[in-house]
Amino acid sequence: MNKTKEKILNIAERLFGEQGYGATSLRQVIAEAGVNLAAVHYHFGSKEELLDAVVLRGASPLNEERIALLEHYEGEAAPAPVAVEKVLHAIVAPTLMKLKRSPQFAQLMGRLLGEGLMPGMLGRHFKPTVDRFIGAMRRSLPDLPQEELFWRIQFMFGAMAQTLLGRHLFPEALGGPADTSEVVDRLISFLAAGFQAPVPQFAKDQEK
Amino acid sequence: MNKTKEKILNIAERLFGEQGYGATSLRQVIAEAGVNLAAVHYHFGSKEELLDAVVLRGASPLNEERIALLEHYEGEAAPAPVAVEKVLHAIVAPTLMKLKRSPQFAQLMGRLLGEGLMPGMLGRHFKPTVDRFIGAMRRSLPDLPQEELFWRIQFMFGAMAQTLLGRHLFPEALGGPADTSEVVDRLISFLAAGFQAPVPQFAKDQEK
DNA sequence: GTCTATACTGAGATAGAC
DNA sequence: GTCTATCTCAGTATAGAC
Repeated sequence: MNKTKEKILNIAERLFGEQGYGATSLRQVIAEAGVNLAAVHYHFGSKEELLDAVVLRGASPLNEERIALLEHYEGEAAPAPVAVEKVLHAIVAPTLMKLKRSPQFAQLMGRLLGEGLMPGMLGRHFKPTVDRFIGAMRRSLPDLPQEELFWRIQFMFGAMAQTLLGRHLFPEALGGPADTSEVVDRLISFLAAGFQAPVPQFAKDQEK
Repeated sequence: MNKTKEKILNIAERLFGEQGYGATSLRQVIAEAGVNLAAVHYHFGSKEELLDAVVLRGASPLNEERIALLEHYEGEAAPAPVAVEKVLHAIVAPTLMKLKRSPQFAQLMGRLLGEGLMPGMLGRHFKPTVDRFIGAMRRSLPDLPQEELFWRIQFMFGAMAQTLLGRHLFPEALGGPADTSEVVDRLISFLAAGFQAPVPQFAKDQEK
């Protein structure tokens, strides 16, 4: 790939993740990358499309990993459905492991959910994977009403996003540099119970 | 209160919530409010301090409501600890009810939480309430290790933030204009199970 | 004490020379 | 492909009118 383009992508990924998309200026990016401002617009078109390129580059391997893991679990369990915990592991573990290998990108993903930029991003880069995951979850929890399942998945994304952002809410209480695999276990335990929680009565009624 | 100041606060609350803080310009605010640009800086000092004022105005009654509800449940249960579901209700219900009365402010809070809470916002406007809530939760779940409790609270804030942002992730699947009290029930059922989930083995070991 | 007018710096974007 | 110059609009600061 083009050298200039790649340098821009690398610096942008880091700065967007560290400071947030809105708080990072293109001029900051080009200064650190040592390229010209117009080069950004030549290669990417706009600041938002640059973000899109950053997300695409990071999301592709992540999504492949998630699908591969899910298929592994499906093969293991077939013809029975995969256990809820394993479905959760297939989506949560690769995501949080990114925190280790590329903390900037992981943080960026956490931020995007909050900055309201995710809806479009989700559609462009994560939809097929998310749909695949929803299907697996539906087979694992056949009695859970459709709508309730979607709500719970939204709750899950929220919890994941918050986790990707780090220990920012309670920096003192969650002191140690928490081993990632431990956080994965904590999150999965929490989510698995949530997904298997009793369905509120009205939600059962709504189901036909 | 001053008429100009109030108009700025109202418009800013709406625009920050609808478009996000970063995507909203002060010039847009003053245009809709029909005031001069410098009036913003006279009354608030800066764009960030304006946001702070907006959050303060909305957070105060919200926090009072949460504390009152929690104390009501505590009085009801005393001397026993409050049930987990009720503690959750005391913090979740007033927050989501804001979606009805002031959707813009609720959306704004969702964004801020997801974004990392604009460093300091949590400390300045929500810390006493959150501490109060953590104490109640600790009494309700005396066997849950400290660190695990904090992680779960962080997961909870993530799920809440995502809920405050609305149905943006699955606009088609979560179609209907969902009655707020129903969403509260869904969220509490999910969270209550999560808080009472088994603690991962290593986390038990860490506890002395 | 309140507000208006205006100027300053830095942002993202674009056209056109090389 | 790359860079200079320039445009518009952002947040901010201040002087001075009421």
